Amino acid sequence: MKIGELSRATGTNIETIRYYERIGLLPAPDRTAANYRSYGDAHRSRLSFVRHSRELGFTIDEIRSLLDLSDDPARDCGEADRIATRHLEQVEEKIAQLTLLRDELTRIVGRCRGGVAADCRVIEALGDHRHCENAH
Amino acid sequence: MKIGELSRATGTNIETIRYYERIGLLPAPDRTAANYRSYGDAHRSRLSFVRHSRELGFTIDEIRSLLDLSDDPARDCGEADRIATRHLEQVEEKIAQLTLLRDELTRIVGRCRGGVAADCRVIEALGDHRHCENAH
DNA sequence: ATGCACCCTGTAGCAACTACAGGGTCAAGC
DNA sequence: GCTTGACCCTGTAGTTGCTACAGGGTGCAT
Ligand SMILES: [Zn+2]
Ligand SMILES: [Zn+2]
Ligand SMILES: [Zn+2]
Ligand SMILES: [Zn+2]
Repeated sequence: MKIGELSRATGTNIETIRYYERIGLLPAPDRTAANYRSYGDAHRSRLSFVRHSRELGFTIDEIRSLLDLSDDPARDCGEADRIATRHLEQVEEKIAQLTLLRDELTRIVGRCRGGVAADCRVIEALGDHRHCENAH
Repeated sequence: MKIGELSRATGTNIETIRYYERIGLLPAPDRTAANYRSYGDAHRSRLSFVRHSRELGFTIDEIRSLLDLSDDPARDCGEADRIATRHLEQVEEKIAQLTLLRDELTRIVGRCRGGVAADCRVIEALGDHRHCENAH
């Protein structure tokens, strides 16, 4: 499989595939006589793992650890679960943060009654956190 | 006011203040004889506006537009409200996205029963989107 | 032989900072 | 008068996870 096929098979940008190779996330594949990268099924499923994990929000470093684990099938899976659990907690924290933000923005946006910038309550609220009702 | 005081007064990293000046978000202040930056109240309130807007998630470019508006008090405030409304919509979209993610991660994390990596359902789920129940 | 799709390397750009390195300034204390 | 320490300066490079070229080579069809 050439890089363009792998790209289509996994929905990954070609430049991204080369980037993953450069940072050591994907192993360097064999090359054809013309120096083209030549991939097999193992590459494709590894890349799918990476892309799916990225879509779920894992960082490259977390994915590196997860790949190390799945490369060594006899190891205890506790670490995978710890990584996933910690990531879940971070997502929950981010949701909580954004929810506060949303509430504050809703209040701010709702205050505008039109008119000139000098009197705009939106601009006023942005300039002074004391108009806010919660922390952020 | 020297840069350290401005930093303490607004809770902004010194390097960040210099960065904002470099990208033209804050005007270059006067200098003392020793070439130290010397700030006044106008700088402080402009920086507070910037920091508060950043805490609310606005991008630097959006803040640039908002500052342009508040520099010109006779202008209609419609643009400020459009910027804030659009930002609110983006925050809501992000929350919706993260909520899907959280649900999927909760399911994935809940599947682990311990054991070796070869049998781990977490690693299996990360490798194959077909185990997922929603899009992401 | 010429067009086109595809591949290669290497470098630079994005957002919004943050972290030095390598220097200058200034007031206090001995 | 000399050192110590806190503060300030410029300029550059690093962070994360890509993405976008520039400038070239390869392979196949017309
Ligand atoms: Zn308004
Ligand atoms: Zn606020
Ligand atoms: Zn497990
Ligand atoms: Zn999935």
